[in-house]
Amino acid sequence: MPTNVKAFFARPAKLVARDLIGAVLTLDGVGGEIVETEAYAPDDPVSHSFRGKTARNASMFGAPAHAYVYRIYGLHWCLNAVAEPGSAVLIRAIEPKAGLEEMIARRRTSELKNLCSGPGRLCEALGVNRAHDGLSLQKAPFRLRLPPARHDVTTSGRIGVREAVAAQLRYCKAGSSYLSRKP
DNA sequence: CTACCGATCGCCT
DNA sequence: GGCGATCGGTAGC
Repeated sequence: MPTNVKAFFARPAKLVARDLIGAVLTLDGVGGEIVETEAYAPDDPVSHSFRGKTARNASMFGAPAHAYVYRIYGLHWCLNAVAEPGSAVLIRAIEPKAGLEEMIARRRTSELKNLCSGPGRLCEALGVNRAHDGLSLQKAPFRLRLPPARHDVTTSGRIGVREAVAAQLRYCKAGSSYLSRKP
């Protein structure tokens, strides 16, 4: 597992998705440990990058280790980490560690297990929106600490995609109680 | 141009 | 288990 951040992200999405489990991500000091991810590659029909570069998905074709943020269902935001060109890792769940009061206020719930247990929820808790699309995850207001070693991970089919359900492209921290759904 | 529906969530029954 | 909210990409006329 590369220790250099740029080398870490400039790899296929599935490798980055697996190795991001256990990383600590914060936005303005609010965040925690990544416990659930999904991989999206350019040759994947359900990936936003499948049909080439557009205004919306431009960040997906930009530099690795940057954010790709988009709106889903007209009301929620989703945060991705860009991997090799045209590839991204959807951050699906975080175990809250820092800035709990701020998260609770934004999410209007004090249930720790549900603060960041889903891509839309964690964006609301951390305050992620369109303004963060294209920003480096290594620079303020973001901060990212890669895991010191690879964690025990369980895989499953991705959530909310009808095609390619057999592909095991969802990665969860084994035994975590902060996931969006049990694997 | 219009129609459809998605990498979702929260509240309803 | 079902449904509405509400934006924007894509396909099809």
